[in-house]
Amino acid sequence: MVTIYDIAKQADVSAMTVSRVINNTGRISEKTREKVRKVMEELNYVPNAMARGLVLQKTGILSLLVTDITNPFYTTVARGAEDAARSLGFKLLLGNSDEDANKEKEYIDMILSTRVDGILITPAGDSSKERLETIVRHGTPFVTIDRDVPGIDCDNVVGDSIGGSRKLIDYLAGLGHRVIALVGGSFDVSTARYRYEGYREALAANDLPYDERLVLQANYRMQDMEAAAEQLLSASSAPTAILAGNNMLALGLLQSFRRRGIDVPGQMSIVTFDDFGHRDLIDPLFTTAVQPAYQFGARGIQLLVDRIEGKSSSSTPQQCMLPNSLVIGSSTGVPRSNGTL
Amino acid sequence: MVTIYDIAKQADVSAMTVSRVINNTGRISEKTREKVRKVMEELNYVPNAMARGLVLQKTGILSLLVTDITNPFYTTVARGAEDAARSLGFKLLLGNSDEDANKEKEYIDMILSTRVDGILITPAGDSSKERLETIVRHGTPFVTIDRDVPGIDCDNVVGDSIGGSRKLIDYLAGLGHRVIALVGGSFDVSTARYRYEGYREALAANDLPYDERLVLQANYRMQDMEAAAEQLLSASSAPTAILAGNNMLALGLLQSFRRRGIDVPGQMSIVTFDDFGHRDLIDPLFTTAVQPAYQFGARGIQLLVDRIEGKSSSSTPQQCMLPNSLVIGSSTGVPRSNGTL
DNA sequence: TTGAAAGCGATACCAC
DNA sequence: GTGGTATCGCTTTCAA
Repeated sequence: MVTIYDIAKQADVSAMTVSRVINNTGRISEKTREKVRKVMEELNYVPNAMARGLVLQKTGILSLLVTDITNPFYTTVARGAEDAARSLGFKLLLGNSDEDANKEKEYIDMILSTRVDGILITPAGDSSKERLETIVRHGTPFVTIDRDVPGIDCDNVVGDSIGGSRKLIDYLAGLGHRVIALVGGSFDVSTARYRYEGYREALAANDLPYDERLVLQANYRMQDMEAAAEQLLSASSAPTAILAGNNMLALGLLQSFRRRGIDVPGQMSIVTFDDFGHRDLIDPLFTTAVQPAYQFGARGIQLLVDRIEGKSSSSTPQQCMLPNSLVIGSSTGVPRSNGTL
Repeated sequence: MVTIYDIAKQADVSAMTVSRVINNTGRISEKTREKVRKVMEELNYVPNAMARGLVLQKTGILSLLVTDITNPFYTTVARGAEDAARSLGFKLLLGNSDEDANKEKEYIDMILSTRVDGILITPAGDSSKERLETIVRHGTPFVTIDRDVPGIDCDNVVGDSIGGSRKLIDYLAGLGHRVIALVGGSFDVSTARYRYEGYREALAANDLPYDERLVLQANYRMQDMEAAAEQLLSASSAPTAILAGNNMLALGLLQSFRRRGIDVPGQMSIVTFDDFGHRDLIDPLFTTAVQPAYQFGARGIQLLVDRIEGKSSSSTPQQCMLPNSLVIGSSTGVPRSNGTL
C-alpha cells in the first residue's frame, strides 16, 4: 500500500511535508507542493482513513440506521440524510436493522467500533433503549428519528402521529363510517402507540364507540395481515373502514381483501400513513397522512451535526415534530351500510 | 475513550492479555479471562476498529455502491448482499451514487480510504471505467453487478438483458403489435445497450421493420419521459406498444400517458424489466422480464468473498449471468389498430 | 519552509 | 500463561 512515506521518498521531502500538502496546512513553497502533488498522482495515493482517524479522533462519517431499507419511506429519509450530510461536509454510512433487535445491536456495535462522529437512528422498538444507552455511555452523539424510545431523552425528529390519526379518522367519520378498525404495528414501537392514541381520541371526538376487538397488532409479515383481514371480516360488527398503521400494512391489507373478493373502497375503506414514492400508480391510491420523509432525514442530520459541533445546548435535547398532510385518495368512500357488509 | 490499556490497568494485567481475551487467541487462564471480561463490561469497552484495521490490514467490511437507493430493484439487491455478507462474516456498508459520476467518485474515494476488504458496485455508466481503474490500481477486490463496463474485465453479475428484450418483444409481436418503440436509459449504460440489442434482434426475428425514430433515450427525470411520450404519440407512425428500459421508465411513461388520456393497455401496451416489490398492486400490473434482484446481491457478495479469500483463480474473472422470467401483466393487450391510434 | 520524534489503539513476535 | 516492544499510517508539537 502507498503511504505518505512512499510519497515522501519519491518526492525527496519528509513525510511531514507530504502531510501538509494533503491537508493544506502550514506554509509550503509552491514548488514543493507541486512536486508532492505529482508524485501522489503517479502513485495513486489514497489516504488511509484509519490512520488518520486514529490520530484525529474523528472520522467525518455519520451513520444512518433504518429499520427497513425496502420501505420507500426510509429510502426517502436516506436521501434527505445523504444530501444534508454531504452539504455539511460529512459522509453517510447506511445500515439496515430489519426491525430486528439483534441486527440492530450488531450494527450499533460496528458503528461504535468504527468511531463515526454521530448516529442517526430509527430505533427498532422500545427495547432499543439498552442499545441507545450503550451509545450514550460511549459518548457518541446521536439523534433518533421517526420513533422515540421511552426512557431515552435525546434529540429527535418525529412525525405527528396523533394528529395524523385524528385527521384520517375525522375524514372517515365525515364520510359516514361508524365502525372503524385499527391495524397497527407492534405497540412496542412508539409510532404505533401514538397512532392508536390519536385513533381513540378521534373516535371519542366523533362520538364513535371504542371496541377493543377492532384493534389489531400486526407485524409486517403477510400472514399477520391475512389474519387481521380475516378477523375483521368475521367480527360480529365488521368495520367499514380501517386505519392501517403504515404503508406496508395498508398494502398487505389491500392484498388480503382483494384475495377475499372484498372491494376497496366499495366494501372497505383504508387509510394510512406515508406513501410509496409513486403513490399515484397504485390503485386504489391510498388516502394518506403523508409525512415529509425527506425532511426527516435532512432535519435529523442537521440536529446531529449541531450536536457534534456543540451548537446545541448540551443539556436540552432538541425535539422536532414534523407535520403531515392529509391527501385524499381513492381507497376511501362512503360506507356501504352501517357496520355490516 | 476506553482502551485496552484502561482495561489492563483496571484488571491488573497487561494490554497484551486483554487483547488475547478479546480475540480468543493464545492460552489464558479462565480466571484471568473472567476478570478481564468483567472489567470490559463495566467500562463499556468497544474495540477501536481503526486501530485494529491499521495493524491487521483488513477491516471485515464490504461495500455496496448502488446507483439509486430509491429503486426497489436495488434495495432488494442490497437485501441479498447484506444477508450474504452477514452469513460470510462480513459487515456491509451501503452507498448511493445517484447515477452521478461525481458522487460515484467521491464514494469510491471514501471507500478506498476506509480500506474496505472488497467492493460490490453498480457502475453509473461507461465513464465509471476510470473510477474502476482507480480501484484496480489500489488493489482492492471488486465485483460489478447489474451493469458491466467496456474495458474493465472483472468478476461480475449481470442479467440477461438481450434475452429479456427478446421475450418481451416476442410476446408483444405475438399479440399482434407491429410498431413497437423502445424508450431506454442512456446508451452510456450497458444494460440499455443490451436491451436495445435484444430489441433489434427480436424485431428482425419477428419480421418487423426497425425504425430508429422509435428508439428514444431518456434519463430518469420526469420531463424526459413526458417528452418521450409526447414524441411517440405524435410520430407519423405511432407505436402501439413500448419496451421501457426499466421499471422507473415504465412508471414515468405510464404516468405521462395517463395524463394525456391514453389508456394502457387499451391504446398503448407497455412492457419492461424489473419489478417494484409490490408489483401486483400497481394497476396495470406491468408485463415484465423479472430479474432475480436478491440473487444479484447475494451472488455478487459470494464472488467478491471468493476473490478476497483467493478462492477464485487470479487470472480468470468470474462472469455470471442470471436469467429473468417473463411475467404477464395487464399492461399489455392486443393492438387497437395497426400502427395508428 | 521543512523535518524529527512522539503517540493515536490495537496486534504480532519474541521473551520469560 | 503472561508481558515488553515494535509497528500499522498519519498528524501534532517542537526545533531547526
